[in-house]
Amino acid sequence: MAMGRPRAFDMDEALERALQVFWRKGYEGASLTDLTEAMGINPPSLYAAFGNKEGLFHKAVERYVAERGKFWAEAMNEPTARAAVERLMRHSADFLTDKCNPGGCLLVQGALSCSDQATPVKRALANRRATGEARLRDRFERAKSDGDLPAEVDPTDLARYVMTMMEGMAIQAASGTTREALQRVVDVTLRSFPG
Amino acid sequence: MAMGRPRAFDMDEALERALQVFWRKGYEGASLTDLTEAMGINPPSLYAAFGNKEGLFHKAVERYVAERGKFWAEAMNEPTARAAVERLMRHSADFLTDKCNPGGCLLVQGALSCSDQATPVKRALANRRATGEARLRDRFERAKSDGDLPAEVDPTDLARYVMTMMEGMAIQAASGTTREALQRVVDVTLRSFPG
DNA sequence: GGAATTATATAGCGATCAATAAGAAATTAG
DNA sequence: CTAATTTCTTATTGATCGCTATATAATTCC
Repeated sequence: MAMGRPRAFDMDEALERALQVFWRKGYEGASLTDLTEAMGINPPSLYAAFGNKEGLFHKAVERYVAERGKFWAEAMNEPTARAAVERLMRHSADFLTDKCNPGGCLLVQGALSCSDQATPVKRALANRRATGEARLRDRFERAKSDGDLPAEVDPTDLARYVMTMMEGMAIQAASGTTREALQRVVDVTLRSFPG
Repeated sequence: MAMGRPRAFDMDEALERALQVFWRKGYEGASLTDLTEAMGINPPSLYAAFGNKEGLFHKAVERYVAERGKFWAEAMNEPTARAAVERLMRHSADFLTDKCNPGGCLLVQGALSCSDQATPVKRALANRRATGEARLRDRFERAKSDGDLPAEVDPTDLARYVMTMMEGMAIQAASGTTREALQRVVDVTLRSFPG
């Protein structure tokens, strides 16, 4: 069978550039013109490769979680709950303020509030955040049976507390708070963390 | 001089309704159609009364801070830093999840990420949040001279920590976290707060 | 080479965006 | 009453939104 004209752009690189636009402007704040210009392609190529704007966004989020979220797994593998939280928050403080990236977190600022038609996107991001919270809760449950968290600790509440802190750090980073200042916020948090 | 035709709508009530639309959908997510329908007026009336969409938004934010932010002053007047933070966070947890309101905080989700042309709005909200952080810092400085905070505490860092927590709570509330769950996050925070 | 297939570039679609022009309606001043 | 002033309703404006129809270019199969 005939194979047709070969694609003239690198899909991975185009997706990475779209990801950065969404990261900076959010789902609705990023226009197709913004996206196609950053990706170096024309609209028909975008639609042929990624479906539509929402499909492109979901693929960008998937890439974001897969590539930028690796440190979550590393953190959860630390031997104790405290070490896991410390590694998670230290890396987050660096990551959220990394000058190579737009400030903040795509999962937080990608579609926090939006028009009615974008509510599915908003919900998808909220689900991604909830997944992170669930991973923390699971890790804390394991820590309790390991004995490195006191028996009176509620893993659900502690996970929500840590997640709330990290989401707040994303807001701070998006507002221009520096890496050093964010690390001092982590200091304050860890000073009181059990273990 | 001639007084002209009297205005047929209540400006305060119209502004309140616009505020609620912005709160739910954000600055860019709220269309003029959304706004005029909620306010019960036609576009020319909106523009005559409030200038333009951005002017309306700023007036809505001003109203939001003045009316919904009263509890900040009450909290800062508590006798100790710890009591101030407890009152601030307890009220915030209730406020952010109040079923009479859209979930979350207008100052956080009003324009967290946006198109280039809305960046002035984004910056204005970041400045409002920074003002809250500064009030906390000032209160903690006073607490240090009052002796109800240890001398080794850095008021700037502690204020940033509390503000980060509150911003995270706004994200949680916007994602559907309940009042009770948010109060348990406050429990965890207060368990470690000095005083 | 010729047919089939796929990606490209150009141009433009209908819908919606924020904002307004035009004129009728409602008030006060004299 | 008339004149002046202001707000109202109606109907658009030009720009931009996400998206696509069309035709051309580039490749493979036969």
